[in-house]
Amino acid sequence: MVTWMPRKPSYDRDALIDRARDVFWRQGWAGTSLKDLERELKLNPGSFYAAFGSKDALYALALQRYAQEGVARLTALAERLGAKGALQEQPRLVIEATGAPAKACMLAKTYAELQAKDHELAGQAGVHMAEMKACFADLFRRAQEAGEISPDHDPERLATRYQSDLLGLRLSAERSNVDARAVAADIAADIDRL
Amino acid sequence: MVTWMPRKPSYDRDALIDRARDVFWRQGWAGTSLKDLERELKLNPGSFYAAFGSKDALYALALQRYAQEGVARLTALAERLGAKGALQEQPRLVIEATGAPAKACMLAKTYAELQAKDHELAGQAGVHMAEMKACFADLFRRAQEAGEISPDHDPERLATRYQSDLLGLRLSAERSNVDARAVAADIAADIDRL
DNA sequence: TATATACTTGAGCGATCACTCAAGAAAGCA
DNA sequence: TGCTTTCTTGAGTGATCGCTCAAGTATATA
Repeated sequence: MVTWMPRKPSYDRDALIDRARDVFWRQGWAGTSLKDLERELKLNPGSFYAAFGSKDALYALALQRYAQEGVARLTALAERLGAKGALQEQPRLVIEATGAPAKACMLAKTYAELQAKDHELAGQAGVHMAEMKACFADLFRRAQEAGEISPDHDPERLATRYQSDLLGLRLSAERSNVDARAVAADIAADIDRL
Repeated sequence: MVTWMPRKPSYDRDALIDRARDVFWRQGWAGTSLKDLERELKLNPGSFYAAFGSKDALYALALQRYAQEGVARLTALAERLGAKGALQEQPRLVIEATGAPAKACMLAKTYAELQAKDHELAGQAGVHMAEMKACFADLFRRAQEAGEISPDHDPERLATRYQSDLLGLRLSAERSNVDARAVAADIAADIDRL
């Protein structure tokens, strides 16, 4: 048996997923056409479908990438600042990430856009959001164990409210004429009162 | 001069705008096709364009209707419960409105979907959101004047945070597996601490 | 009843949608 | 160098998009 390796793709599949995530994040699912992706990824239709199979398949990869990096960033933040510090810093970080294609959460945007259609991608976005919420709950739990916040509150409920606040903050941050930094500061201050 | 009035439309234009608002609210702008509207409004293409001019024009009317009714409901609530009572009841109301086509705010969904395209409808949604924020600020101001909450906080800042919280709440309420009523209760409880 | 006017109908417009596939180009192994 | 395999190219698929318009129908006035 002979193993042929006659040609490698000229593109970096991983980098393409990153770029696709940015386009989808900014423009949404219906708002992003194959033409947009071909232009942004510099891929002809044939190569695109050879690499990813379909627009939805690539969107799923982009969602997964987005969620993975979100968890990783939060975890790294907690290692640097501790559980409470991370929870307080996160609001500031998400609205000031200058390189990001949008302020609003891609998972939330996906869910809001596609849930009414019962689209599979909405379900996947929901799963990723639940993962994020579990991260938040874990941080609240660790902050309690570290004595940084009172043990009187249910970490799950704190996480639910915190995630809701972040979603609102990030949506608000999309608008001009809204002082998102004030909102972020207020959310962080709320944690001091726990 | 003779005035002819040979025939009236067979439809109730006002009711059609309501129905269109519900479809757009649920499915979004790109997610709603002319076919959807024709089926839902029972209008053939010709009648549709004679009545509304374009999909975007009808969407603008639907947005306007949505915002008007939102302000009216909040105003009525304040007359019944007072300023502070209205602010505390509103979170509960918006997530438990059983007849509504969606929990999330139509203005926010519109803004999130269309802002990246610099679509005019996103601008209009932003204007309506600013109007809503002004309502909130007014209620906070009146609650302060009535001695229901402390005068120490800036009503504008309170309104900004409150609107952000409501956006997050209503987005969260779209998801199953999220206890939106707990979040609504927490938001209402926050107002008691002012 | 005859007429003028507006509303209703639905086939069909060009553009764009996600996607396919046959042909040509490129690269590793003999 | 020649062969095999994969990648790249881009014209083209049927379906659907928002929208138009000519023809037909209904109705209030004269």
